[in-house]
Amino acid sequence: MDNLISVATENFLKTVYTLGNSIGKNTRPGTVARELGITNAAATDMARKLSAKNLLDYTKYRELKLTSEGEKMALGVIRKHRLWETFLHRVFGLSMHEIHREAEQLEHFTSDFLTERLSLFLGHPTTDPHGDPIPDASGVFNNGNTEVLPLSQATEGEKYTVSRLQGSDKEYFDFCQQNDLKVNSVIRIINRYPNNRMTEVEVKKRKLLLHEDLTSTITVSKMPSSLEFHNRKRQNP
Amino acid sequence: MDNLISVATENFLKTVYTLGNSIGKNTRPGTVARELGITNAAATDMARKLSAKNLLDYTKYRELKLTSEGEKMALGVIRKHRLWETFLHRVFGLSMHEIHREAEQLEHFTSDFLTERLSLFLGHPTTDPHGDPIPDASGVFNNGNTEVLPLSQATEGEKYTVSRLQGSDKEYFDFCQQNDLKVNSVIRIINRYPNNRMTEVEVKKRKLLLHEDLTSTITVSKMPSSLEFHNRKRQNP
DNA sequence: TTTAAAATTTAAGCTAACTTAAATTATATT
DNA sequence: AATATAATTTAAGTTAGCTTAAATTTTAAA
Ligand SMILES: [Mn+2]
Ligand SMILES: [Mn+2]
Ligand SMILES: [Mn+2]
Ligand SMILES: [Mn+2]
Repeated sequence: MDNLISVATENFLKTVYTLGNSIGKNTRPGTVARELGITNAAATDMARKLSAKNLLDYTKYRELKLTSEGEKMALGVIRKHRLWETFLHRVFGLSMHEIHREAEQLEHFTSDFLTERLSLFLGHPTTDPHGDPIPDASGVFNNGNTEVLPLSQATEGEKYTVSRLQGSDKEYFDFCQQNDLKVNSVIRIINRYPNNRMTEVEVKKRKLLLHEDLTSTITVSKMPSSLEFHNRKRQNP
Repeated sequence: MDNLISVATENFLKTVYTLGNSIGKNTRPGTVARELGITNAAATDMARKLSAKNLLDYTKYRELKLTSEGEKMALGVIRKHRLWETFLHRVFGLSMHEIHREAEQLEHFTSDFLTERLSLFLGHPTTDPHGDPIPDASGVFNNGNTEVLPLSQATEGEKYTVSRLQGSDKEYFDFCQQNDLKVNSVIRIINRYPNNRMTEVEVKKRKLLLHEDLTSTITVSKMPSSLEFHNRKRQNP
């Protein structure tokens, strides 16, 4: 009865968690397999094994569902991943596209002890450089629960702040950087062209015409920073 | 033809390197096995495999000898290990006995890219907190070549500085800390009692009577810090 | 409702990294 | 030099985590 958890298992659980919490995606073995770069057969096999370990529920041909134990593990890995990303960006100055690659490895070899030192050192951050929320040590997200939505669904005329950038490659982050599309940037929706799946926005006095391929990767919230500012003023008159 | 290097391989090569550079130790499979906590059979098996990959030379019943490629790999792992130890101690404040455990894992999952960022951040240190030398990116040690020797072989009456503490557990480092036996501490040999394997030393005005079990783990050099100071003064008049 | 396409599962097999047990070789002692 | 002891190697077997290929089931289309 080997109770040690492997890299393959951690990545599998993490992927099931992430797919399960993404809109328009499913957690069937094939989807997990594609995500991890393994075959469907391997994913099915792993699903049976993890089911036997009570880390997920598996019924043939159905979607995979994490047990609470499995979810706790997934959140543990995600916590380590995002803390490392935050660290690598803030302390070593790695760029947005570099941090993921390194964190993808480090997340599996960081003890809980070290993880808490890391979190402490960083001042217990609640989001990573991509704007992804960081669960606390017990797996709870403590992010102000402002409503978020993809920029592709934002309303014409409204103002938002960028809360997450969900792309992954260098080109994506270079483009965002170049055009001031950063976490916490303020963005105003000028025009929407639903038929052409385009959105015209204003960022730092500049107008951009963005395709849904991009706007669907950018999460925004309805001016949470101004709300925050408002709250602070009230508490601290 | 899988050219990727595994954790097992890295640990094996590192162990062969370390044993080969320790006095009174050998690099036969059994010794490596004991060090790694695996069976002799597993070590022999690994020796054959690594020999096939040209990472070491293996002749039945003889000691293992790293090839230059194998040694380069071992030094790469050692570099990562010691840089992480330095980092964990200096930046996260982990104690002497905690850093090794964490570094033992991290050393295998740190890209060369990240390693150089780590080294840069630390100011390219040449020794870790235990006083162990850190090879540079091409596997070369750049430590002033002052002669070192175990405290157990130091000369009565002479003064030395501590250059390495080679123990590993909490008790060991707690004892050293408590008695000012730290890297760079100045130490004077008052008396040697070879028959009883004891050495009486003076550290910070305090006298200590130490058994060879301890003195053989402490490496000293003949006042390298004063020599260094001397050299600096000459160069910078 | 039947059928074709797509996805999933099962079956069989591989490799790395171990294990235990038996056989072999080296080494140390008389 | 013979022999007992210790170390090493070989042999056989296990497990995790994959693979490819075949069989099965689901789903979508006709
Ligand atoms: Mn990973
Ligand atoms: Mn992230
Ligand atoms: Mn290691
Ligand atoms: Mn060290």
